[in-house]
Amino acid sequence: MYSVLKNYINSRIQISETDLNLISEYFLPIKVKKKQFLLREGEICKHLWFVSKGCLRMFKEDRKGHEHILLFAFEEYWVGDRESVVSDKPSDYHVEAIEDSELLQISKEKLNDLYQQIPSFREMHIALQQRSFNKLQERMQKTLSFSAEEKYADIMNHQPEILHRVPLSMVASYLGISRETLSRIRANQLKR
Amino acid sequence: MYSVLKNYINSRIQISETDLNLISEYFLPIKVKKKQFLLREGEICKHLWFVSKGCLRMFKEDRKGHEHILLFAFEEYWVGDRESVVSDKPSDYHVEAIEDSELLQISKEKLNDLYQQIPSFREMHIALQQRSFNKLQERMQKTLSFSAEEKYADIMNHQPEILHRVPLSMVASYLGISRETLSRIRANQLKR
DNA sequence: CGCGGGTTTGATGATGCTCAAGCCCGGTGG
DNA sequence: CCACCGGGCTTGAGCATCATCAAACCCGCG
Repeated sequence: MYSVLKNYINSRIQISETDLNLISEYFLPIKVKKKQFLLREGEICKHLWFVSKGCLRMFKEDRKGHEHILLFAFEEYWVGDRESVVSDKPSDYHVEAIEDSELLQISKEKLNDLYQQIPSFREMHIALQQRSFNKLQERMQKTLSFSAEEKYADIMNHQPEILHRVPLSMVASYLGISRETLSRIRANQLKR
Repeated sequence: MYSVLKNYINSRIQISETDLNLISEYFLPIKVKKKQFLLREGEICKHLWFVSKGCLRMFKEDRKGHEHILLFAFEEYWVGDRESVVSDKPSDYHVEAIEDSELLQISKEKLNDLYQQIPSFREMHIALQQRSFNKLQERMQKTLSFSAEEKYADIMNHQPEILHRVPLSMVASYLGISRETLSRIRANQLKR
Protein backbone atom coordinates (compact mmCIF):
# COMPACT_ATOMS: atom_id res chain seq x y z
CA MET A 1 0.00 0.00 0.00
CA TYR A 2 2.91 2.31 0.67
CA SER A 3 4.71 1.21 -2.45
CA VAL A 4 2.50 3.35 -4.67
CA LEU A 5 3.46 6.41 -2.67
CA LYS A 6 7.12 5.48 -2.69
CA ASN A 7 7.13 5.00 -6.43
CA TYR A 8 5.32 8.27 -6.87
CA ILE A 9 7.86 10.19 -4.84
CA ASN A 10 10.82 8.35 -6.28
CA SER A 11 9.86 9.26 -9.80
CA ARG A 12 9.64 12.92 -8.86
CA ILE A 13 12.53 13.72 -6.55
CA GLN A 14 15.95 12.43 -5.58
CA ILE A 15 15.51 10.67 -2.29
CA SER A 16 17.08 7.96 -0.16
CA GLU A 17 15.39 4.74 0.88
CA THR A 18 15.65 5.88 4.46
CA ASP A 19 13.81 9.08 3.80
CA LEU A 20 11.16 7.25 1.85
CA ASN A 21 10.50 5.09 4.84
CA LEU A 22 10.50 8.08 7.11
CA ILE A 23 7.90 9.74 4.93
CA SER A 24 5.77 6.62 4.92
CA GLU A 25 5.58 6.68 8.67
CA TYR A 26 3.77 9.97 8.55
CA PHE A 27 0.88 8.48 6.65
CA LEU A 28 -1.99 6.44 8.02
CA PRO A 29 -3.34 3.81 5.66
CA ILE A 30 -7.11 3.71 5.46
CA LYS A 31 -9.66 1.89 3.37
CA VAL A 32 -12.95 3.28 2.18
CA LYS A 33 -15.90 1.62 0.51
CA LYS A 34 -17.58 2.84 -2.63
CA LYS A 35 -20.01 5.69 -1.82
CA GLN A 36 -18.32 6.43 1.47
CA PHE A 37 -17.63 10.11 2.20
CA LEU A 38 -14.30 11.39 3.47
CA LEU A 39 -15.44 14.96 3.67
CA ARG A 40 -18.78 16.73 3.53
CA GLU A 41 -19.51 20.33 2.71
CA GLY A 42 -19.40 22.44 5.84
CA GLU A 43 -16.89 20.25 7.63
CA ILE A 44 -13.33 21.32 8.19
CA CYS A 45 -11.03 19.17 6.14
CA LYS A 46 -8.49 17.71 8.53
CA HIS A 47 -6.42 15.62 6.14
CA LEU A 48 -5.00 15.24 2.72
CA TRP A 49 -5.24 11.87 1.08
CA PHE A 50 -2.99 10.13 -1.39
CA VAL A 51 -4.79 7.54 -3.48
CA SER A 52 -2.85 4.29 -3.61
CA LYS A 53 -5.77 2.31 -5.01
CA GLY A 54 -9.23 3.17 -6.26
CA CYS A 55 -10.94 6.34 -7.29
CA LEU A 56 -12.64 9.29 -5.58
CA ARG A 57 -14.33 12.48 -6.57
CA MET A 58 -14.47 15.94 -5.10
CA PHE A 59 -17.66 17.83 -5.88
CA LYS A 60 -20.03 20.58 -4.91
CA GLU A 61 -23.79 20.39 -4.74
CA ASP A 62 -25.73 23.46 -5.89
CA ARG A 63 -29.12 24.74 -4.67
CA LYS A 64 -31.03 22.70 -7.20
CA GLY A 65 -29.34 19.54 -6.00
CA HIS A 66 -27.07 19.21 -9.02
CA GLU A 67 -23.56 17.97 -8.45
CA HIS A 68 -20.52 19.55 -10.04
CA ILE A 69 -17.34 17.55 -10.01
CA LEU A 70 -14.09 19.43 -9.58
CA LEU A 71 -11.73 16.50 -9.49
CA PHE A 72 -11.49 12.80 -10.12
CA ALA A 73 -8.67 11.28 -8.09
CA PHE A 74 -7.21 7.98 -9.26
CA GLU A 75 -4.07 6.19 -8.17
CA GLU A 76 -1.21 8.64 -7.47
CA TYR A 77 -3.54 11.60 -7.07
CA TRP A 78 -3.83 13.78 -4.02
CA VAL A 79 -7.27 14.73 -2.83
CA GLY A 80 -8.64 16.94 -0.07
CA ASP A 81 -9.57 20.59 0.27
CA ARG A 82 -6.22 22.29 0.75
CA GLU A 83 -7.83 25.61 1.51
CA SER A 84 -9.89 24.11 4.30
CA VAL A 85 -6.89 22.18 5.60
CA VAL A 86 -4.56 25.14 5.83
CA SER A 87 -7.00 27.75 7.04
CA ASP A 88 -9.37 25.64 9.15
CA LYS A 89 -12.34 26.96 7.21
CA PRO A 90 -15.38 24.80 6.52
CA SER A 91 -15.03 23.20 3.13
CA ASP A 92 -17.32 23.97 0.20
CA TYR A 93 -16.89 20.50 -1.19
CA HIS A 94 -17.66 16.86 -0.70
CA VAL A 95 -15.12 14.07 -1.15
CA GLU A 96 -16.53 10.63 -1.85
CA ALA A 97 -15.19 7.27 -2.97
CA ILE A 98 -16.35 6.11 -6.40
CA GLU A 99 -14.68 2.72 -5.99
CA ASP A 100 -13.54 0.79 -2.94
CA SER A 101 -10.25 2.55 -2.33
CA GLU A 102 -7.05 2.52 -0.35
CA LEU A 103 -5.70 5.83 0.83
CA LEU A 104 -2.76 7.22 2.73
CA GLN A 105 -3.91 9.93 5.06
CA ILE A 106 -1.90 12.78 6.54
CA SER A 107 -2.95 15.61 8.85
CA LYS A 108 -1.95 19.23 8.52
CA GLU A 109 0.33 18.99 11.52
CA LYS A 110 2.16 15.92 10.25
CA LEU A 111 2.38 17.40 6.80
CA ASN A 112 4.07 20.49 8.19
CA ASP A 113 6.44 18.34 10.21
CA LEU A 114 7.28 16.42 7.11
CA TYR A 115 7.92 19.60 5.14
CA GLN A 116 10.47 20.50 7.81
CA GLN A 117 12.07 17.10 7.88
CA ILE A 118 12.31 16.54 4.16
CA PRO A 119 12.53 19.80 2.26
CA SER A 120 12.50 18.08 -1.10
CA PHE A 121 9.14 16.58 -0.22
CA ARG A 122 7.86 20.06 0.22
CA GLU A 123 9.36 21.12 -3.08
CA MET A 124 7.53 18.25 -4.67
CA HIS A 125 4.26 19.50 -3.26
CA ILE A 126 4.92 23.01 -4.43
CA ALA A 127 5.58 21.76 -7.94
CA LEU A 128 2.41 19.69 -7.73
CA GLN A 129 0.44 22.74 -6.72
CA GLN A 130 1.84 24.59 -9.72
CA ARG A 131 0.87 21.80 -12.09
CA SER A 132 -2.60 21.52 -10.61
CA PHE A 133 -3.13 25.19 -11.24
CA ASN A 134 -2.04 24.91 -14.85
CA LYS A 135 -4.30 21.94 -15.42
CA LEU A 136 -7.22 23.70 -13.86
CA GLN A 137 -6.60 26.79 -15.94
CA GLU A 138 -6.60 24.66 -19.05
CA ARG A 139 -9.84 23.04 -18.00
CA MET A 140 -11.34 26.46 -17.34
CA GLN A 141 -10.44 27.58 -20.81
CA LYS A 142 -11.91 24.47 -22.39
CA THR A 143 -15.05 24.73 -20.31
CA LEU A 144 -15.54 28.27 -21.56
CA SER A 145 -14.88 27.57 -25.22
CA PHE A 146 -15.95 24.02 -26.00
CA SER A 147 -19.39 22.77 -26.99
CA ALA A 148 -20.74 19.67 -25.28
CA GLU A 149 -19.54 17.55 -28.17
CA GLU A 150 -16.06 19.06 -28.13
CA LYS A 151 -15.84 18.49 -24.40
CA TYR A 152 -16.56 14.83 -24.85
CA ALA A 153 -14.06 14.50 -27.68
CA ASP A 154 -11.46 16.19 -25.55
CA ILE A 155 -11.92 13.92 -22.58
CA MET A 156 -11.74 10.89 -24.88
CA ASN A 157 -8.40 12.09 -26.19
CA HIS A 158 -6.83 13.34 -23.02
CA GLN A 159 -8.38 11.48 -20.09
CA PRO A 160 -9.78 8.21 -21.38
CA GLU A 161 -9.25 6.69 -17.94
CA ILE A 162 -12.13 8.76 -16.65
CA LEU A 163 -14.46 7.25 -19.21
CA HIS A 164 -13.37 3.75 -18.33
CA ARG A 165 -13.72 3.98 -14.60
CA VAL A 166 -16.41 6.50 -13.83
CA PRO A 167 -20.19 6.28 -14.39
CA LEU A 168 -21.25 8.36 -17.36
CA SER A 169 -23.56 10.42 -15.20
CA MET A 170 -20.52 11.64 -13.30
CA VAL A 171 -18.57 12.28 -16.47
CA ALA A 172 -21.44 14.50 -17.56
CA SER A 173 -21.36 16.40 -14.30
CA TYR A 174 -17.60 16.84 -14.66
CA LEU A 175 -18.05 18.26 -18.14
CA GLY A 176 -20.89 20.49 -17.07
CA ILE A 177 -23.53 18.89 -19.28
CA SER A 178 -26.56 16.71 -18.54
CA ARG A 179 -26.50 12.91 -18.54
CA GLU A 180 -28.96 12.90 -21.40
CA THR A 181 -26.88 15.18 -23.58
CA LEU A 182 -23.80 13.08 -22.99
CA SER A 183 -25.72 9.97 -23.88
CA ARG A 184 -26.93 11.49 -27.13
CA ILE A 185 -23.45 12.63 -28.07
CA ARG A 186 -22.17 9.12 -27.59
CA ALA A 187 -24.98 7.71 -29.70
CA ASN A 188 -24.06 10.10 -32.50
CA GLN A 189 -20.40 9.18 -32.44
CA LEU A 190 -21.27 5.54 -33.03
CA LYS A 191 -23.20 6.34 -36.17
CA ARG A 192 -20.04 7.26 -38.03
CA MET B 1 5.89 53.03 -9.00
CA TYR B 2 7.71 50.71 -6.64
CA SER B 3 5.64 51.82 -3.69
CA VAL B 4 2.69 49.69 -4.76
CA LEU B 5 4.91 46.62 -4.73
CA LYS B 6 6.41 47.55 -1.41
CA ASN B 7 3.03 48.02 0.17
CA TYR B 8 1.86 44.77 -1.29
CA ILE B 9 4.77 42.85 0.16
CA ASN B 10 4.70 44.68 3.46
CA SER B 11 1.10 43.76 4.07
CA ARG B 12 1.85 40.11 3.47
CA ILE B 13 5.16 39.30 5.11
CA GLN B 14 7.46 40.61 7.81
CA ILE B 15 10.27 42.36 6.03
CA SER B 16 12.89 45.07 6.55
CA GLU B 17 13.12 48.28 4.61
CA THR B 18 16.49 47.14 3.34
CA ASP B 19 15.11 43.93 1.95
CA LEU B 20 12.23 45.76 0.36
CA ASN B 21 14.68 47.92 -1.49
CA LEU B 22 16.73 44.93 -2.45
CA ILE B 23 13.66 43.28 -3.90
CA SER B 24 12.76 46.40 -5.83
CA GLU B 25 16.10 46.34 -7.57
CA TYR B 26 15.22 43.04 -9.16
CA PHE B 27 12.29 44.54 -11.00
CA LEU B 28 12.36 46.56 -14.17
CA PRO B 29 9.64 49.20 -14.41
CA ILE B 30 7.87 49.30 -17.75
CA LYS B 31 4.92 51.15 -19.17
CA VAL B 32 2.46 49.76 -21.67
CA LYS B 33 -0.27 51.43 -23.65
CA LYS B 34 -3.83 50.20 -23.84
CA LYS B 35 -4.13 47.38 -26.39
CA GLN B 36 -0.43 46.63 -26.24
CA PHE B 37 0.49 42.96 -25.93
CA LEU B 38 3.04 41.68 -23.45
CA LEU B 39 2.71 38.09 -24.58
CA ARG B 40 1.18 36.34 -27.55
CA GLU B 41 0.11 32.74 -27.88
CA GLY B 42 3.00 30.63 -29.11
CA GLU B 43 5.70 32.81 -27.56
CA ILE B 44 7.69 31.72 -24.56
CA CYS B 45 6.80 33.88 -21.60
CA LYS B 46 10.04 35.33 -20.30
CA HIS B 47 8.75 37.41 -17.42
CA LEU B 48 6.24 37.79 -14.68
CA TRP B 49 4.65 41.18 -14.22
CA PHE B 50 3.37 42.93 -11.16
CA VAL B 51 0.72 45.51 -11.90
CA SER B 52 1.42 48.74 -10.08
CA LYS B 53 -1.06 50.74 -12.12
CA GLY B 54 -3.65 49.88 -14.73
CA CYS B 55 -5.30 46.73 -15.88
CA LEU B 56 -4.47 43.79 -18.13
CA ARG B 57 -6.11 40.61 -19.26
CA MET B 58 -4.85 37.14 -20.02
CA PHE B 59 -6.89 35.28 -22.60
CA LYS B 60 -7.02 32.55 -25.17
CA GLU B 61 -8.44 32.75 -28.66
CA ASP B 62 -10.30 29.70 -29.95
CA ARG B 63 -10.61 28.45 -33.53
CA LYS B 64 -13.71 30.49 -34.21
CA GLY B 65 -11.89 33.63 -33.15
CA HIS B 66 -13.70 33.95 -29.83
CA GLU B 67 -11.71 35.17 -26.88
CA HIS B 68 -11.89 33.56 -23.45
CA ILE B 69 -10.52 35.56 -20.58
CA LEU B 70 -8.78 33.67 -17.80
CA LEU B 71 -7.69 36.59 -15.68
CA PHE B 72 -8.13 40.29 -15.20
CA ALA B 73 -5.11 41.79 -13.49
CA PHE B 74 -5.54 45.08 -11.67
CA GLU B 75 -3.23 46.87 -9.27
CA GLU B 76 -1.40 44.42 -6.98
CA TYR B 77 -2.04 41.46 -9.26
CA TRP B 78 0.62 39.28 -10.81
CA VAL B 79 0.25 38.33 -14.42
CA GLY B 80 2.15 36.13 -16.83
CA ASP B 81 2.07 32.48 -17.83
CA ARG B 82 3.91 30.78 -14.99
CA GLU B 83 3.91 27.46 -16.79
CA SER B 84 5.59 28.94 -19.82
CA VAL B 85 8.01 30.85 -17.64
CA VAL B 86 9.20 27.89 -15.62
CA SER B 87 9.28 25.28 -18.36
CA ASP B 88 10.21 27.41 -21.39
CA LYS B 89 7.20 26.10 -23.26
CA PRO B 90 5.30 28.27 -25.74
CA SER B 91 2.36 29.86 -24.00
CA ASP B 92 -1.26 29.11 -24.84
CA TYR B 93 -2.33 32.59 -23.87
CA HIS B 94 -2.20 36.24 -24.76
CA VAL B 95 -1.52 38.99 -22.25
CA GLU B 96 -2.73 42.44 -23.23
CA ALA B 97 -3.17 45.81 -21.54
CA ILE B 98 -6.76 46.97 -21.14
CA GLU B 99 -5.69 50.37 -19.80
CA ASP B 100 -2.43 52.27 -20.04
CA SER B 101 -0.50 50.50 -17.31
CA GLU B 102 2.65 50.52 -15.25
CA LEU B 103 4.27 47.21 -14.52
CA LEU B 104 7.22 45.82 -12.65
CA GLN B 105 8.83 43.10 -14.68
CA ILE B 106 11.02 40.24 -13.50
CA SER B 107 12.66 37.42 -15.41
CA LYS B 108 12.77 33.80 -14.38
CA GLU B 109 16.45 34.03 -13.54
CA LYS B 110 16.06 37.09 -11.36
CA LEU B 111 13.02 35.62 -9.71
CA ASN B 112 14.98 32.53 -8.75
CA ASP B 113 17.80 34.67 -7.44
CA LEU B 114 15.34 36.58 -5.37
CA TYR B 115 13.84 33.42 -3.98
CA GLN B 116 17.32 32.51 -2.79
CA GLN B 117 18.06 35.92 -1.36
CA ILE B 118 14.77 36.47 0.42
CA PRO B 119 13.12 33.19 1.41
CA SER B 120 10.06 34.93 2.79
CA PHE B 121 9.47 36.46 -0.62
CA ARG B 122 9.32 32.97 -1.99
CA GLU B 123 6.93 31.91 0.76
CA MET B 124 4.72 34.78 -0.23
CA HIS B 125 4.65 33.55 -3.80
CA ILE B 126 3.85 30.04 -2.72
CA ALA B 127 0.93 31.28 -0.65
CA LEU B 128 -0.19 33.36 -3.60
CA GLN B 129 -0.12 30.32 -5.82
CA GLN B 130 -2.26 28.48 -3.30
CA ARG B 131 -4.81 31.28 -3.18
CA SER B 132 -4.91 31.56 -6.95
CA PHE B 133 -5.72 27.89 -7.18
CA ASN B 134 -8.55 28.17 -4.68
CA LYS B 135 -10.01 31.16 -6.48
CA LEU B 136 -9.81 29.39 -9.80
CA GLN B 137 -11.44 26.31 -8.37
CA GLU B 138 -14.26 28.43 -7.05
CA ARG B 139 -14.66 30.08 -10.43
CA MET B 140 -14.70 26.67 -12.08
CA GLN B 141 -17.49 25.55 -9.81
CA LYS B 142 -19.51 28.66 -10.49
CA THR B 143 -18.95 28.41 -14.21
CA LEU B 144 -20.30 24.89 -14.14
CA SER B 145 -23.33 25.59 -12.01
CA PHE B 146 -24.49 29.16 -12.63
CA SER B 147 -26.81 30.43 -15.34
CA ALA B 148 -25.83 33.54 -17.27
CA GLU B 149 -27.93 35.65 -14.95
CA GLU B 150 -26.44 34.12 -11.82
CA LYS B 151 -22.95 34.69 -13.17
CA TYR B 152 -23.66 38.36 -13.63
CA ALA B 153 -25.17 38.69 -10.18
CA ASP B 154 -22.16 36.97 -8.72
CA ILE B 155 -19.64 39.24 -10.36
CA MET B 156 -21.64 42.27 -9.23
CA ASN B 157 -21.44 41.05 -5.66
CA HIS B 158 -17.90 39.79 -5.55
CA GLN B 159 -15.88 41.63 -8.19
CA PRO B 160 -17.62 44.91 -8.91
CA GLU B 161 -14.27 46.42 -9.88
CA ILE B 162 -14.32 44.36 -13.03
CA LEU B 163 -17.60 45.90 -14.07
CA HIS B 164 -16.32 49.38 -13.46
CA ARG B 165 -13.08 49.15 -15.34
CA VAL B 166 -13.53 46.62 -18.09
CA PRO B 167 -15.61 46.87 -21.30
CA LEU B 168 -18.77 44.79 -21.03
CA SER B 169 -17.80 42.74 -24.03
CA MET B 170 -14.81 41.49 -22.06
CA VAL B 171 -16.87 40.85 -18.97
CA ALA B 172 -19.07 38.66 -21.14
CA SER B 173 -16.09 36.74 -22.44
CA TYR B 174 -14.85 36.29 -18.87
CA LEU B 175 -18.21 34.89 -17.83
CA GLY B 176 -18.44 32.66 -20.87
CA ILE B 177 -21.55 34.28 -22.32
CA SER B 178 -22.15 36.49 -25.36
CA ARG B 179 -22.09 40.29 -25.26
CA GLU B 180 -25.71 40.38 -26.31
CA THR B 181 -26.85 38.07 -23.53
CA LEU B 182 -24.99 40.14 -20.97
CA SER B 183 -26.56 43.30 -22.32
CA ARG B 184 -30.03 41.82 -22.07
CA ILE B 185 -29.45 40.64 -18.53
CA ARG B 186 -28.45 44.14 -17.54
CA ALA B 187 -31.51 45.59 -19.21
CA ASN B 188 -33.69 43.22 -17.22
CA GLN B 189 -32.10 44.11 -13.92
CA LEU B 190 -32.95 47.76 -14.43
CA LYS B 191 -36.64 47.04 -14.87
CA ARG B 192 -37.02 46.11 -11.22
C1' DC C 1 -19.75 66.95 -38.25
C1' DG C 2 -18.49 62.44 -38.84
C1' DC C 3 -16.07 58.55 -37.30
C1' DG C 4 -15.35 54.48 -34.39
C1' DG C 5 -15.59 51.70 -30.35
C1' DG C 6 -18.67 49.89 -27.45
C1' DT C 7 -23.37 48.72 -26.39
C1' DT C 8 -28.16 47.70 -27.25
C1' DT C 9 -32.19 45.72 -29.55
C1' DG C 10 -34.78 42.52 -32.39
C1' DA C 11 -35.64 38.29 -34.90
C1' DT C 12 -34.40 33.69 -35.50
C1' DG C 13 -32.54 29.30 -34.57
C1' DA C 14 -29.37 25.93 -32.35
C1' DT C 15 -27.97 23.85 -28.40
C1' DG C 16 -28.72 21.56 -24.56
C1' DC C 17 -32.03 20.99 -20.43
C1' DT C 18 -36.12 18.89 -18.29
C1' DC C 19 -39.40 15.49 -17.54
C1' DA C 20 -41.05 11.06 -18.44
C1' DA C 21 -40.72 6.58 -19.99
C1' DG C 22 -38.34 2.54 -21.31
C1' DC C 23 -34.32 -0.41 -21.65
C1' DC C 24 -30.35 -3.22 -20.38
C1' DC C 25 -27.91 -6.00 -17.33
C1' DG C 26 -26.04 -7.87 -13.26
C1' DG C 27 -27.27 -9.36 -8.72
C1' DT C 28 -30.39 -11.44 -5.32
C1' DG C 29 -33.65 -14.33 -3.48
C1' DG C 30 -37.33 -17.60 -4.06
C1' DC D 1 -32.99 -21.57 -12.85
C1' DC D 2 -35.94 -18.09 -13.28
C1' DA D 3 -38.28 -13.77 -11.79
C1' DC D 4 -37.68 -9.59 -10.02
C1' DC D 5 -35.32 -5.56 -8.64
C1' DG D 6 -32.45 -1.49 -9.05
C1' DG D 7 -28.82 1.28 -10.93
C1' DG D 8 -27.21 3.19 -14.81
C1' DC D 9 -27.99 4.40 -19.43
C1' DT D 10 -30.84 5.68 -23.41
C1' DT D 11 -34.64 7.71 -26.04
C1' DG D 12 -38.29 10.96 -27.14
C1' DA D 13 -40.99 15.24 -26.93
C1' DG D 14 -41.25 19.83 -25.65
C1' DC D 15 -39.18 23.85 -24.02
C1' DA D 16 -35.83 27.40 -22.01
C1' DT D 17 -31.72 29.49 -22.52
C1' DC D 18 -28.52 31.50 -24.97
C1' DA D 19 -25.87 32.31 -29.44
C1' DT D 20 -25.96 34.36 -33.86
C1' DC D 21 -26.63 37.81 -37.30
C1' DA D 22 -27.94 42.25 -38.53
C1' DA D 23 -29.05 46.78 -37.64
C1' DA D 24 -29.33 50.76 -34.92
C1' DC D 25 -27.82 53.55 -31.27
C1' DC D 26 -24.86 56.29 -28.20
C1' DC D 27 -21.23 59.17 -27.10
C1' DG D 28 -16.59 60.90 -26.80
C1' DC D 29 -13.13 62.68 -29.83
C1' DG D 30 -10.56 64.36 -33.73
